[in-house]
Amino acid sequence: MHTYTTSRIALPSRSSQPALPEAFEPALLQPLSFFPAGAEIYAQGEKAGPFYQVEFGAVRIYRLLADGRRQISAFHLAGETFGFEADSTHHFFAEAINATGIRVFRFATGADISRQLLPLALKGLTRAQEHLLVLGRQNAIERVAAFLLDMAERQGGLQPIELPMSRMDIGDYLGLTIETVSRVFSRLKDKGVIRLSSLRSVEIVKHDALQDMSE
Amino acid sequence: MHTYTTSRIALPSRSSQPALPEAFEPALLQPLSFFPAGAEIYAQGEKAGPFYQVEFGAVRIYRLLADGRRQISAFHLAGETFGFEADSTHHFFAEAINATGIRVFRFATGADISRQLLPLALKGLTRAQEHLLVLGRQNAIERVAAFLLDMAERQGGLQPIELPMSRMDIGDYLGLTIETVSRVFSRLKDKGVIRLSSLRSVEIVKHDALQDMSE
DNA sequence: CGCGACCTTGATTACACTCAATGCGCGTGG
DNA sequence: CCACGCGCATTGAGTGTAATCAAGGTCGCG
Repeated sequence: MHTYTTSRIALPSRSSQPALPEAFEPALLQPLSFFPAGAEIYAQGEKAGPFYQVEFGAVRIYRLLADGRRQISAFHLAGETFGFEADSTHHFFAEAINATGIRVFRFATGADISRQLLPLALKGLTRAQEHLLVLGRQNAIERVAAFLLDMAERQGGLQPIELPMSRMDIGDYLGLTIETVSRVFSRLKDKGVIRLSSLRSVEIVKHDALQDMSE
Repeated sequence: MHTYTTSRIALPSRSSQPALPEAFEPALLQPLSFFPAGAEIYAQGEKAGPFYQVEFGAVRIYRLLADGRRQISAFHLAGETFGFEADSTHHFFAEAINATGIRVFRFATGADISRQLLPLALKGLTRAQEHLLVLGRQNAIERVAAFLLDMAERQGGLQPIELPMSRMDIGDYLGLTIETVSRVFSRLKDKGVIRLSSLRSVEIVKHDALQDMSE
């Protein structure tokens, strides 16, 4: 991992998320850290403390079972914030999916940042609970449809949608195998609902059809 | 729904959760509200604002798909708090499972309660993300085992465990059908892992076996 | 005591998983 | 610039777990 000490750089971000605070007060000076593909940002069991904002690239948050089964609970794209925990320990792993730039915010002991963190925590809670519905009650097509629509929305509806993650990541996020994800992509392509300009680049042709499928 | 205006009553709660604040400051006077079994506490789409603490009884938080499929994202037992939202709208339904007493906290506009709410929101976030692993990557036996261990822990390890909810509620929480839940209970009973003193009262005989199954 | 809601059990089906082989795309090195 | 190799993705065949459909059984309450 290589750490820049610049305090501000041009943002390659194409995120259209509602603007997040560019800095948190009272935050200590935040270096920009660079993580190559696959690099660990933090591990389950590690001490938590700072939190993190994606400048460019993408991050996966996940948990493992003893036998290696993996559940990705969230992806974080440019502009999004993660890493806050209920107690002082990380309950999940965080890894860079691709080359990723991350701003790390640390706080003076005693600083009260709850006012800034609460909306982010509540947003994450709502997202997680909505994802429970997908995993608990939707079939493979519905899951993939919901995922594509979510990615589209988080990229501001810009076409095509860029998927920074592999089919395996998508499977581990949706509770499906890589093969099932692939088959659903193929079916959606055959039906003319989506078009794949490349493996990681999806164009939604029939938005309404996808919406219907997602419920 | 019937509302008492007593500001303090004896608590039938048997929860051994870490003590939650008995009152939030600066909260307005909180009446105790009584909800009979099945009563709606709030609905998806309703305006949010106050939040809620279970005094006795149990609550289910859920979401519906258009065709009626239901996912329960959380149960809340005595002592637990729920109802806070990312924006001013409820994204879920909340219903009393049984006869339930709930304290409703409302706040003066402008009051900053983020310091008190943040730990609760973060706890909920961790719980939801852990449940994602169960729904995404565990089979029926593992799901039921994890559920029973969770209920046991939240009741302080007291035996037997009281299940305030129906098999259907359990199924909708675990992403299973009522039949599958029933079959798994039967299998666990036949194996001598649990004992059912009644339908809603479970004794964990082989705690270790259950723990092994839950992962 | 009888009814109705809830639960259990059985038989069959279906959807996604597993195992296996092939295909594609990209980076590297000749 | 092309060929090779490797990682990732697709496609196919067969299997298995949980869903569905259906029939009883049990519990609790009026």
